[in-house]
Amino acid sequence: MATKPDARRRVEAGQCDAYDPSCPSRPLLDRLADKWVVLLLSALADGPLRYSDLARIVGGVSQKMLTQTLRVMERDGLVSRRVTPSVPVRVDYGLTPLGWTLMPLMYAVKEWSEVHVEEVEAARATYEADL
Amino acid sequence: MATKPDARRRVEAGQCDAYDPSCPSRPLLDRLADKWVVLLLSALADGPLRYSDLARIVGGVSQKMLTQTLRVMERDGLVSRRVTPSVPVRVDYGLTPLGWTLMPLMYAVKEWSEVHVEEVEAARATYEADL
DNA sequence: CTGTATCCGAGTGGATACTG
DNA sequence: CAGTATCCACTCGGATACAG
Repeated sequence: MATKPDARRRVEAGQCDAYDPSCPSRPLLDRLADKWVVLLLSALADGPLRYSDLARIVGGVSQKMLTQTLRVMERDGLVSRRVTPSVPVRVDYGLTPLGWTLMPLMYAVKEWSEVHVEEVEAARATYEADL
Repeated sequence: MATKPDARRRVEAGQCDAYDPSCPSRPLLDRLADKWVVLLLSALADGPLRYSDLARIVGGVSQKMLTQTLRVMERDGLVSRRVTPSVPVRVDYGLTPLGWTLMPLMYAVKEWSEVHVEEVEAARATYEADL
C-alpha cells in the first residue's frame, strides 16, 4: 500500500526526469503547464469557490474549458469537488493538500506575468525594431 | 527612460490582472504556461547552452518547436542568442537578467512534477476506480 | 446553477526535406 | 551545426444548444 516504492526509488535515484519524454512526469508537466490551470489554482488560493465564482473570477474562460480543466485537476488530485444537493445544486471547488503544495508555484508564475509584462513588452518592441 | 511609469502604476494599482483576458499579462501568461518554455528555461539554469545541447537535453522536442520556442523567448527578452561565426556556426543560448528571475519558478514547476508524479498517478488511479 | 453534448474553424506541432 | 520551409493530421477550444 502507500505509494509505489518502485517509482519513489526512481525519483530518489534521479531517474524521474521531466526532460525524458518517456517519464510519467512529462505528461504531467504538460497538463500543469496550462494557462487555465495556473489561473484556477491561483483563484483557489484564498479558499474554496463555487463553479460560478470561478467562471466570474477567471475572465474569458469558456464553460467547456472551465469544466474540463477542473475535471483534470480533480482527477490529478489537485482540487476537491463537493456537491451540495440543494436546489439548485451548489458545487464547491477547493485545493487538496497536494494542490496546496502546487498553488504557490502557479501563483508565482501568474504574478510574474503581471509584474514583468512591461519589461517583456519593451523587449518585444526592441526585437521588432531590430528586424 | 527606464520602464514606462504608466503601466507600472497600473500594476501597483492592481490594474494589471492576469484574470482579465484583456490585460497584456494574459497572453504573456499563455506563452509562459508552456511545456517547452518550462523545460528550456530549466535547462539553461546552469549556464548557456548550444542549440544542439538543448535539443539533446530536452528529449522529444522537435527541431521546429525548439527553434520556435527559443525565438519567442528571445523576443520576450527571456533568453539571449549569441552567434559565433565559426565554421560550422555555433549558437549559444543563455538566460537574460529577466529570464533569470523567471527561471526559478519554472524550475520549481518542473521539479514539482517529478517529485509529485506518483501522488498524482495514485490520485488518478483512485479517480478511475471510483467511476 | 452546474453542467453535458456536438459541431467545427483555427491553430498546434510532428515529420520531412532542404540550406548557409 | 543550426536552422528554414512546407505539408498535414490532429487537437484545442469557442459557440451553441440542451439537461438534471
